[in-house]
Amino acid sequence: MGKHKEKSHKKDRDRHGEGSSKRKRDSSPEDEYAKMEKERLRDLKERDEFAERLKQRDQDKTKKIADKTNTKSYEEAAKRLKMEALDRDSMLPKLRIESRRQYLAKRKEEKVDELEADIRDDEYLFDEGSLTKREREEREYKKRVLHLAKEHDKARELVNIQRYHIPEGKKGEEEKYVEVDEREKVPHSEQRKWEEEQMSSAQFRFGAKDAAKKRSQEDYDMILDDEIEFIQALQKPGNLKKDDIEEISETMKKKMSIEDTKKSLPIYAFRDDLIKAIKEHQVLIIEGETGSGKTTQIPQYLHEAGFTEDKKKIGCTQPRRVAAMSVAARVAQEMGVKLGNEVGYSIRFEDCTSERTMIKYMTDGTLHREFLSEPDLQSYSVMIIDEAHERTLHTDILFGLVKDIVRFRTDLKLLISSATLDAEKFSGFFDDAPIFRIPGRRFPVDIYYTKAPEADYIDACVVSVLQIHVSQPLGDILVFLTGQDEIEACQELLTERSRRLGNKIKELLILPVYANLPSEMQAKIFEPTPPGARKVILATNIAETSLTIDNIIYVIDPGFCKQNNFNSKTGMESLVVVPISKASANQRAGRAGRVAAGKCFRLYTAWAYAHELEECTVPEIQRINLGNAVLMLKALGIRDLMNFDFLDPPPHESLVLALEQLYALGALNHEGELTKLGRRMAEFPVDPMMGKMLLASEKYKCSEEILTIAAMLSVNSSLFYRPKDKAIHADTARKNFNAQGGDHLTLLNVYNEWAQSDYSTQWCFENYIQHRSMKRARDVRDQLSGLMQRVEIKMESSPSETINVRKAITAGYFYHIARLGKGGQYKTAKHNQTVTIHPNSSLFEELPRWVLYHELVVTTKEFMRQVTEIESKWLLEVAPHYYQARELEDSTNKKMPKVVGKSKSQLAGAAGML
DNA sequence: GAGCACTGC
Repeated sequence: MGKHKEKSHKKDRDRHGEGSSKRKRDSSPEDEYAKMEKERLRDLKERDEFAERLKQRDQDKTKKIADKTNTKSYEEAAKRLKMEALDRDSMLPKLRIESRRQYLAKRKEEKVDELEADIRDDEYLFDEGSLTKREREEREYKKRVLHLAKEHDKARELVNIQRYHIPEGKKGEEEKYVEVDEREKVPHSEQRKWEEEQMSSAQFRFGAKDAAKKRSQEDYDMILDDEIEFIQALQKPGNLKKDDIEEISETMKKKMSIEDTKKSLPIYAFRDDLIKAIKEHQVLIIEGETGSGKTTQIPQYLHEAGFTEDKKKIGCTQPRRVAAMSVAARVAQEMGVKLGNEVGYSIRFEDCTSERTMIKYMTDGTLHREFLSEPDLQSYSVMIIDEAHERTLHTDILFGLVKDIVRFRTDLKLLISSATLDAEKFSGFFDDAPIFRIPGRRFPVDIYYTKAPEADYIDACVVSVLQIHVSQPLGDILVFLTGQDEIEACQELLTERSRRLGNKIKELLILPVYANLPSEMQAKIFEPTPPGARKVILATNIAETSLTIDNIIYVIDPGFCKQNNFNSKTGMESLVVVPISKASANQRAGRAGRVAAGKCFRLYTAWAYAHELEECTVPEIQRINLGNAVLMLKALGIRDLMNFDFLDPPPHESLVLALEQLYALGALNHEGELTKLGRRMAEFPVDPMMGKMLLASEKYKCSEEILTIAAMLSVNSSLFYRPKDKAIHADTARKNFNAQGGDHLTLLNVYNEWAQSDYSTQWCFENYIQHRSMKRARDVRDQLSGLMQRVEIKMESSPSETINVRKAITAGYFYHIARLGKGGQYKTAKHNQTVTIHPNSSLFEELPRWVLYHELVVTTKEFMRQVTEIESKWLLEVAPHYYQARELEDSTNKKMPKVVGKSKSQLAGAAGML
């Protein structure tokens, strides 16, 4: 077998060698160059012809009929709107309870005063001796009641620390209270001093130790044993006061008309000024806090001010799909039009717009993609980039693109809407564009820090939850953790400890939520809390921006999150737990002030907040693989990427890596121009390697199979469901899908079997597969299938053929190759890095000599995920410019090359052969 | 023998 392999390698090598020597004999360097140049020009011509065909086809298709809103997507959106209305209705009772509570507290205060006065008067007026027995008893009773009431208050005072408001400074300077001398930053003694200073102004022992002990000492001993000391350091001021709660619930009771609601929004007062500012300036930064109504109102104001005349649209981008849909639905309702007609939205898999659409909401990624067919945004009169402070990859790239466009499209208005922190920065980027400030609407949140750092924050979370539960008024708790493990661990601990306390404490509902949790379990967090009980929601970052949960009064923030980082030197991704940024911490705190005044408990010290947390999270563009983004920019005709106007430029290595990879894949020619292949690849919303794989499937006549594999690889790895109690069953179910050849073919198996079951939910359930992921794979597959036709590729299938399928995969992923070395370890072909097959792979125990992997992820080790066995000779077939025969010799061969992989110069030289 | 935060096209 080994011999045979060696022989075939030799043949390959010879053939290859022969080919190149023949070329050398036949042509002089000049001829070679001329040929290359001719080839390049021919390719460019073909590319432009292809682009022209695309444009033509797009124009023919644009005729959309307004009727198409009678589709599933419209119903979906309508349903969502209805749900939103229900939410609002369900909020009413809560608001009522809150105002009732406040009313009662006030009433109690009055009654106590009354009682006190009563007794005083009574004692003053009547001497003890002159009273009857009944009168004496009554006076005693009154005194006892008063004493109890006062004791009760005293106990509460220890809990409700004296709040103080930070003096109203300039906006955006809430945090400036930290006035530590620069010189004092370093030593720990100064830190302690500072902490103490902060403490002297406001301190309390969380859990009201004394009071609680008086109430029922033995009950809480268990909890108080390890109580955490918190210090209140500041209040994140809201602009709603307590009385406003009553006001809102009153007005809401009246069932505000749409017009009234619009007028009640903070932005309403700024309407005319805003329109004026937009007319005067081409670019405007809108600094709007949450709840100002900017997202729904500004497009309507602009529409009313005539910005939709001349058949031009107003566009507004959102970072999330749900936001784009629900905001569009809301605006359609406010304007009294049918969603999809005058007001519409466009997101991946769903285009709910027509040619009548004047206000169009979309995700930032959709606009990014729209640039390919309309690079000058000709059909828009205004473009609003909302939530710009979130700094998604797409908004960051859009900044550079729109900044360029406004230079020559002087009629285009540009609005960048952002939270407070970044407004100045955006203004600076857009040539000192003016900033327009709109206040928001939110409740104050008291912020507490721990006195000392907490070593075990999971345990600290559990203790804090119990402390809040026994000592604080009702209201749900939201805990931010980093991932599924932590959530499960915390859930276990909390359940156990609250069970031990039994009925000494009120009911505590513990609910986890993270993205990979099945949707029906996620839905539980939205169910109303039973009376007298308290909900604790253990969430990942999903609750920071994506989900809003009502009735949260308390937030516990350990100060960490998981972040994906891409190392552009090694091409490896790693998911690591990192401290959050200040911006993130404040976003989390804000989650406590949505329905009433709230409290946020930070499990780190105030000093750590002030000195150890970064201001803002590193923008996505500096942390991820830019392959697809660079390809898009190239397709948009941006030649000089190194000098592209980024708000925050990505690391130089990231760009270089992306360009090199595109070049090796054949998407760019040696001049750095986009090739026809590259132009076709850019049409796919996938990583360039996957794009290349899809296009290569044409040659290997297996586009159907490759399409499925691409779709399955696109769903994140939450495909297999593995509940702890049924882990063995889940593992066997999984192994049943294993295919000869590796994980890519296993994924193909899974999809095909699911398709055969007629896309059954039951089938997924029986096989421990997440139905949601499969549905997504189907959506992706449908979309990619449409794009295959768009780039003129025939759909073909070769069901019994796995070699061709694997060759097509290799044609895209020849960058991702590893070989088994002598020591039984895999080394990557490119960087000679030691890597390991992931234990979940079907090849985990097989260890083939040559493998291709879909991705490399660092966790406890450098793991290859989604691995497929290949033959090294395929590499010469699919990427002869990238691999040389001698590199691919068997590692058992004595003539094993010392250097594996290539230097840049070799690569550039190899390009000549293209 | 590990264990995947969150979006988006």
